[in-house]
Amino acid sequence: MKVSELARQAGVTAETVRHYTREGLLAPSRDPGNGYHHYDRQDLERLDFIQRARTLGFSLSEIHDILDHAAHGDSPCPMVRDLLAARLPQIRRRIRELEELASRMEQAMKNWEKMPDGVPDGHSLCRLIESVPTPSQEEDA
Amino acid sequence: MKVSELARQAGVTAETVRHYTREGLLAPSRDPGNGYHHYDRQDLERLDFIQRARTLGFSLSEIHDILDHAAHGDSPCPMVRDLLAARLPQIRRRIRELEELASRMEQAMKNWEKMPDGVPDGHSLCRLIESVPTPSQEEDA
DNA sequence: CCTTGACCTTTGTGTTACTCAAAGGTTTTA
DNA sequence: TAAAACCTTTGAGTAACACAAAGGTCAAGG
Repeated sequence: MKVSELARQAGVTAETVRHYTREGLLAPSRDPGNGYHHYDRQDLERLDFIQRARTLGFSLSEIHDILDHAAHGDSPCPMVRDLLAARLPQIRRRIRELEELASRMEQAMKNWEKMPDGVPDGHSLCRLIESVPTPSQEEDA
Repeated sequence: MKVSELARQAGVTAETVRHYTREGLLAPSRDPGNGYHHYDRQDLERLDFIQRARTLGFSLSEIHDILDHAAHGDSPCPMVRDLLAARLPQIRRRIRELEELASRMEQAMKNWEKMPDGVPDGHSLCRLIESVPTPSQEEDA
């Protein structure tokens, strides 16, 4: 099948398929006549695999490594497990950061209500923002 | 003061100060003799403001708009409030996505334990990943 | 006075995973 | 047979810096 057909079957855009192909994650054969890429069922499986790995938070370069590893006949599973174990705490931290961000935003919105509705007074750009602590002010929080 | 001094006082890197200056968020004067940037206390306040706005999730280009708005004598607060109100649900959604990601990862790690420790069999790249649903398979989940 | 180290400048590159546009060849279909 | 639909490669754009290079400047010590 050609790019668009593979893309359709995998539920991605044709551009994404081309991107993965450029990056060497997919290695389709070529039609000698016109240079078109030809993908087979293995490529579809591979693309599905990539999609799954992406939903687990793997980067394309990590997926590349995993795929290479498997191509050498080695089980990539230990590598995958280590990568997951390393990434998980990062995700958790990111979640906490975003939760703090959300609550800062909500706090700022709440403060807004009881503010003198800032016509700028030459000192204050926007009290809504100025009422938020600076990152360096938060170090001890 | 010069770049590094401003950076130190604001708790950012000199590169960040240079970046903001290039982007027009800071407009220091120049030493006519050597072309060095000269920042004053207003620039420090401005930089603090930028930092605060960043912790609220504003992009540099949004901050640019806010600053321009204030420079024209208009209160940027209504704009800020609207931007916050628009961004908050996005943050919330992102948090949910990351939580789902984390739980997919944990599920995958848990599955790992009871798996035949995948030496690849020609069909399976890594059961750890293949046991995860494809995004298109999740649409109805 | 001069050297050395610390700073400054600009410019260009790399990061991530695509997306979009352009220019041009091919295939399908009406 | 001509238009519509696809295909190709190349190059630029995205966000917010980090980093390196090449070269000018400044402060302090010998």
